[in-house]
Amino acid sequence: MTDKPAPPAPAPAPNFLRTIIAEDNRSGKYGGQVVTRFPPEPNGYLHYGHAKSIIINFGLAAENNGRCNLRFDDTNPLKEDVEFEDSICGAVRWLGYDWGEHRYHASDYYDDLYRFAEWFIEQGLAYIDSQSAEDMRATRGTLTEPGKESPDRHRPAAESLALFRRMKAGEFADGQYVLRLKIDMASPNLNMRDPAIYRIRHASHHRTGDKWCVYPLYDYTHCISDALERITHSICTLEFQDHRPLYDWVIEKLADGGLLERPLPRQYEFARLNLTYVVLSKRKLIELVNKGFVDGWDDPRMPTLVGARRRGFTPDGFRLLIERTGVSKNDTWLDMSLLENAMRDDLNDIAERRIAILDPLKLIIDNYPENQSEDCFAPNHPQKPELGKRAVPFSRELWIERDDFMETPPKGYFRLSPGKEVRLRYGYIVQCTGVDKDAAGNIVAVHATYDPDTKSGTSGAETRKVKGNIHWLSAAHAKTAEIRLYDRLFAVPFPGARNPLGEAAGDTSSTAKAVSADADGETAEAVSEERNYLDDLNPDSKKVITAYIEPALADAVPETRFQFERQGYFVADLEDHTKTKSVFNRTVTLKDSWGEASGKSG
RNA sequence: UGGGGAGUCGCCAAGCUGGUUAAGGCACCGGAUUUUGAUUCCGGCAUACGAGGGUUCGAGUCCUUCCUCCCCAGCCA
Repeated sequence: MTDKPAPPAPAPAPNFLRTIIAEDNRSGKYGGQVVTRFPPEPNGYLHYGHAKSIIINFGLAAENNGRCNLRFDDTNPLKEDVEFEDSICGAVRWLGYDWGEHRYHASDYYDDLYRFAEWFIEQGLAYIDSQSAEDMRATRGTLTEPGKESPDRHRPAAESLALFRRMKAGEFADGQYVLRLKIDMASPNLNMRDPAIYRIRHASHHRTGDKWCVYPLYDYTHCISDALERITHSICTLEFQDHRPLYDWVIEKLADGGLLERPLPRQYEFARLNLTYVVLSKRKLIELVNKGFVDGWDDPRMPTLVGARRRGFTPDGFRLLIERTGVSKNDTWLDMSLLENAMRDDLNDIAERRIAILDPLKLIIDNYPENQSEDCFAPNHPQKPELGKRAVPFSRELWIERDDFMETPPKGYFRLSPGKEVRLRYGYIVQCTGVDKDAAGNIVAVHATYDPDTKSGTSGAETRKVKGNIHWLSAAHAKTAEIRLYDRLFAVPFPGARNPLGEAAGDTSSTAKAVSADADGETAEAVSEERNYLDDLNPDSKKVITAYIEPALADAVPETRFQFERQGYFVADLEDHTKTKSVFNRTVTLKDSWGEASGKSG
């Protein structure tokens, strides 16, 4: 059974991106090359949603023997900083990906970008506009009405060129002029109504310093950066679908002009990750941190990658989640349980088992000699005997889990109760003989007798079967640890939504999805939430307790993950777990069909 | 009321150019194993593909009308 053949790696599930790439490989469109890129703006911490993008981009490259570039989209000096670059690199590496030499910045291309901009002007395809931002907004038209041409639209190329050079030279103030592409003010696609591609910003950039005071905008920069890096498949999220015509317009013109090489990159869009019970918008995450609702960006409850790491989530768990849920253009919400299950499945495989008593109750083995102890041997992983066993000391006074004893058990309860037998895992079968109570009637200790012939690993162990199996720790040997029990950050699936529970609202059509809110944080005022998402915070998302742990656990290296038997998966805290103080974070509980059936929760 | 996308089981999601019984995962329900009420293993789980018309011997796949949801009016990305 341990030598069962490794199952053949399942063929990756098809999705539209894999289909496109397979087709391009077949046709030889890119000479069999697959080059993708992950292009974050270095202006914040990466979150679960970015993990999806990273996994898709690096994953697609890897499975096609291609490469994935890491490119920082740093075209807005007002918002970006190096500290975020370090954090982003760390997160990508944590997920297990390596960009090799291919770490780039949009700012690497500022010279090319500028040169190309002059070319556009010379071709009569771009002009310097003196309209104010307000004027531009007013003349852009609306969703249903075409825009009006700027009075500067027909400014002679030579004049625009001179102005552009003076802009670059720093002769004008912010906002005084802007460089616009000359496309079509009547286009039904707003992005094509003479988009601005360069603005004046007298600000120093975290990489180029004060070399520039004109900075290119996203739509102009991104496609050219992709083309310069010879990206083949430029994968982004759905909201950029409307930008694709502009993306193509810019690089097609440049390629026609001989400034860019074909084949050109193509942009494809997939649905971003939406998860229930969390929020992923930058604005909200910032608010959670700044107002102290969480303990920082790496709080294990935060849906950031640094938070996930501290929580004990695994890179393979994220990959499993993405592989299971697929990549499509459907704008959907994944239930948080899918993430939790993916993590459980990975953790079940990799985490060694240990014992901890989270809510202790004294169990006294009256017929076991005082001052005596012996070792019991517990396997480190039930499905992996090769991982060996470890010794767990047994003695007269033990800690057991409070909910493993009930004085008057409900039907179906097969743990300890008066008169009943139970196996102390890896130790003896014991029979409960009574309880001690304090003046208020609270149970303070349970008494039992053990059957010396039933020790695990001896010939007597199998003489009789008991249904109940509980874990325990020798009170004299156990160590203490701070354990942080984390749960979902929000109490409802759709925080802040008019119907946060997401239930159909009675009458026919209302599927009552959440207000999907601002994807990237800056458009808060456009979204009218009918409730404040903060009102949906889960008050029990973090509980700190002191618990007993088996001696071996005190030596755990920070960030080592364990399954605490019958409890869940825990990780030695990256920051606070030290040689002198044990701190564990609960990553996720085990599935608990009894707890569910008995209406309790863990 | 413009443009761009999307609607297949509770949650995801395959389904290419139309062809017998609509993949798979998660969840759920049975049952078996089990010193974790965990894991694992077996079995069950859409006469149905947003709705209505139509084409066809045959449609989730084609045509058509309609409905619903998402995105777009930054000198953000």
